[in-house]
Amino acid sequence: MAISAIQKPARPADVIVEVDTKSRILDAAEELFMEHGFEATSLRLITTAAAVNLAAANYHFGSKEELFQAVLTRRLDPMNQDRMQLLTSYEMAAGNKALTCEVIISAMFIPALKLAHDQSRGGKNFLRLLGRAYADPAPFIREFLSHQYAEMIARYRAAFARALPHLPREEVSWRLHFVMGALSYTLAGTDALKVIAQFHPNEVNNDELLLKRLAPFLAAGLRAPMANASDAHQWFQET
Amino acid sequence: MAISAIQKPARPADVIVEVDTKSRILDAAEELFMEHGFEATSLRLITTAAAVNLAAANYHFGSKEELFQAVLTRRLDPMNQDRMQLLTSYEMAAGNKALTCEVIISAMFIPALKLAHDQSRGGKNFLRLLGRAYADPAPFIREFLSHQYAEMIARYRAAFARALPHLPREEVSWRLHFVMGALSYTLAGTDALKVIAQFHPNEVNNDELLLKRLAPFLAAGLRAPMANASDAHQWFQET
DNA sequence: GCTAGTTTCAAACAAGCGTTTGAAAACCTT
DNA sequence: AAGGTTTTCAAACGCTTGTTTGAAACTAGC
Repeated sequence: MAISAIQKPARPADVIVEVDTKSRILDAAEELFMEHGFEATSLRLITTAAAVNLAAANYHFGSKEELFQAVLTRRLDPMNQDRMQLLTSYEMAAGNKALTCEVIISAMFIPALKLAHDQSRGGKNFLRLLGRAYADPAPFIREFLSHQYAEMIARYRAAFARALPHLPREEVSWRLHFVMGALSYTLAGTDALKVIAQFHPNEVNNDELLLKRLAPFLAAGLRAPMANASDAHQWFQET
Repeated sequence: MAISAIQKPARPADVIVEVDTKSRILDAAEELFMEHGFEATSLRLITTAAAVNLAAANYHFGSKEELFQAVLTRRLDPMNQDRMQLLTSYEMAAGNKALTCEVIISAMFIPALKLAHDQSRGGKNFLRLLGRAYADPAPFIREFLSHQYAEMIARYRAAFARALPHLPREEVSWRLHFVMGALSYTLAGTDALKVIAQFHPNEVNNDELLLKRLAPFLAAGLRAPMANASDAHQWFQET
């Protein structure tokens, strides 16, 4: 007990942690951007929720757009670094053999799940915000995300291409696209379509169980045989 | 020639169709909502693009929210009716046998593709708008969509449950959720993540080819075996 | 040709927006 | 304790937002 207390990083008092203004703004912005989206969330709403002065947002972050990017970077950077490290360690362990789709997918999911369960790093709220950001049409968000993800996407595309050597490179790119789509949509947790699944109350926020269902679905999709000409006819020519 | 002209609904002149104010607003709103999202699109932007007076939007539609719903309903209602009719006709043709996943998926896709190719009904623009609307956090959008989709979702869930009798009902609900996610994400065509696939120029806007790739992916995912306890261990317990 | 009803229009409304300002307060170093 | 730097604060700036208004223009029906 005493030892574990010593091991903790030094913190003056264990009663109430008075975080600094910058963090307070980031925390409030994360929650409100998640809830209402970028455009519909005003700086006044954020600074009021954070109990700081309105001008503090511009003072610490410059602009609303830069604040939004700061909110994303704070969580996204470490998570994507985790993903790359995990993928690297899997590849090292496999030697010169190709990884299976399951292992690659787990390298995408495990860091996301770690984040989801780490309340000190935003927890589930941030994953929902991220899912929303994927679909936001604002150019600065799109550019930021594509830049932030470019390196990671390339790594995963290469890994899937090795795992699925029989597929054309282009088909691999498409399937990676579908995987990211299902993932971000699921993480966003769009309550609007809650009608789809009649969730068990205890499961509705259980991301672990959710991804446990999503992973086999995606792995099977990735391994699916390619559609040939006759399949294409089957899909789209009938009325 | 003369006969087919007579068969057409009466239209005074075939030169330029001066659509009425209401349609002009709907068309402009569809395009701009698609491009910038709901919050970031002002009524002034819409009415200027439509070359109508600002007050016309409120006069004809009441409010900005009602205009947005009108934009969605105009396309969504017929498309979802098409989907239901197609599913019904498939079920009648199959008698008391369960439909395959492929056929059910085609009942979802074909009406969407028809819409995508019908420029007079908004074409691809509307599908992108719809994909965006799925991810929009605005409560009135979520409620509108879940209401608009409730009946259709129930039909599809039942069909998939018959096609996949070995799966628990809950698992079917989840997989339908994943299918809708990948579909809406794909239809939304988030250019931000264009890095994922290096598209061939001629294919980038070819929705038919796109869905031809997506359908086998989803069908395989739907048929995937369920993850068991040891799989779960494999996915998430390793570090 | 007049009247009743519908549709357009320019102008204005109050409210909210992101951002800036300059002074006061707090903090830290010497 | 003084001086310089960083942070907070209330107030205001200019601008845009969705919506309303009341008069003008138009479109039928008798």
